[in-house]
Amino acid sequence: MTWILDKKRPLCPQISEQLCILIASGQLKAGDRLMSVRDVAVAASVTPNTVQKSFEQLEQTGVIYSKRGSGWYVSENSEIAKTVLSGLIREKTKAYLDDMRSLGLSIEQILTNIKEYSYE
Amino acid sequence: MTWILDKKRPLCPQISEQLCILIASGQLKAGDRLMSVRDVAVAASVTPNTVQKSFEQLEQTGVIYSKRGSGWYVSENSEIAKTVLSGLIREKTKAYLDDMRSLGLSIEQILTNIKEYSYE
Amino acid sequence: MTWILDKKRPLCPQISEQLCILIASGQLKAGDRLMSVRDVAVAASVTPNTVQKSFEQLEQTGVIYSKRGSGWYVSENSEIAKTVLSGLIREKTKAYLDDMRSLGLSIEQILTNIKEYSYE
Amino acid sequence: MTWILDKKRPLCPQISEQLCILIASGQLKAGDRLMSVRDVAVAASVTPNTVQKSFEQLEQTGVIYSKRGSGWYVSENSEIAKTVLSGLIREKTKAYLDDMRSLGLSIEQILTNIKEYSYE
DNA sequence: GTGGTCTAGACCACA
DNA sequence: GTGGTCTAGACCACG
Repeated sequence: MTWILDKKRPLCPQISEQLCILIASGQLKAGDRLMSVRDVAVAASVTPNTVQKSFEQLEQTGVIYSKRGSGWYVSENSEIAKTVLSGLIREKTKAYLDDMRSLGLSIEQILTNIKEYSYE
Repeated sequence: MTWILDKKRPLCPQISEQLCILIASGQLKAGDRLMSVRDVAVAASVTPNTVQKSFEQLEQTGVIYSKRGSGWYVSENSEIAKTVLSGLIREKTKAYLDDMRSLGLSIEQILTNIKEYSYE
Repeated sequence: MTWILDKKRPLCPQISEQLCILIASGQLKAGDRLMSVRDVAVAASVTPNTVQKSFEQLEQTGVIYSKRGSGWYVSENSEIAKTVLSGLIREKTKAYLDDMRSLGLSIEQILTNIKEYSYE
Repeated sequence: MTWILDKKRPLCPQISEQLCILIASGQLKAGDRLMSVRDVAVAASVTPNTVQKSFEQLEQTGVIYSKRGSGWYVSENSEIAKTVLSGLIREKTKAYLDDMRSLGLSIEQILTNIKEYSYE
């Protein structure tokens, strides 16, 4: 597993998101055991502390759960991950739209920009 | 001047951006005097300190400059504001695109989301 | 009289200094009447308020004095202007030296810089 | 680290300059972690706010950068600090020369003053 | 623990 | 009146 993190943004949510993607895309299935906190920390070049918090946040949304002394496992209802992901996307997109509109752009201009910058 | 600020985001850059828009759109022209730091602070319900920081940031990009004891003025080259604005838009759009892509979305999916959420 | 003021620095002390120079260099002699506050203000593109303050500050150091309803005159002891000027120079030079030293420069490096930059 | 600040001048740029010197002189190397904002604040007897501003100004020139929740680090290209420093020196020296010239001094007189006052 | 942002209020020199 | 600088203290998310 390659962990490509953008160092300019908070690491903790990025790890949560990447795990969500793994589950939503089926690379990790219901009941599967996740990598250990320490392994992820090493692979992603982060402190275990940060990974631990990511896992705990995913537990709160019901995406994964922990077995004492055994590790972390994907929730039986793996649809939750997809829901969380699409909620994230929706939230971020609306924030972006609000931002662009407050900068005076119309929806047409926004779409034009997206198309233009997506080629760079 | 109406100051609509999103309290969920840092206020300082929002003020800078709104001023940039005023200048780029020609509502404030080269050499024009800006509202005083204190007046903007009252109008935007922010502390003068925050406005001061906004103005200083705009000064660094060359959009405005200050005259001691007199006020802040729009830079002679008012084109700078436009450049700064489009730079901002570009930067934010690219960050958004990177974000969406790392969440596993294709450019088509991104465009679909934008269109969908822009109606809400 | 040409008034070349550096707009980046406080205007009031600059006017005081220029007047001091006029007196110290003999272009204005003991007992001579100075230009009116208003004339200086127009010539130097400053508000009369600023010129007024410059004159008052020069009065405090004894360089000039005012006759009610008549104007401002060079003090009988025109040596005072020279003293004030050299005091200023000394003060500014010591401030500059302190500044350069706190930036880690030796006196030799300072002299080298002065010579180098004086040709630009 | 000893923080000797001249209370007569703005503290914020003084802190920036001292840090620049530490980096330019190699006492802090590329990638090194700086002291925390709070620690510098205590050591220099200033508020954390002032130090934060100093660090942010150095960040804008590319001398240092911040890692959220972790600290501030010397930029990989530690040559920038030297460039910034010499730029500062040059700028201040030219301002001083302009000032002295507008006070009517020749370059020879300026050099004489420097030599004389550097012994006091 | 760290940086990041903001509030509240003060003081100064300048115009 | 204006900008410029600083203090003091608060809250937040991140590591």
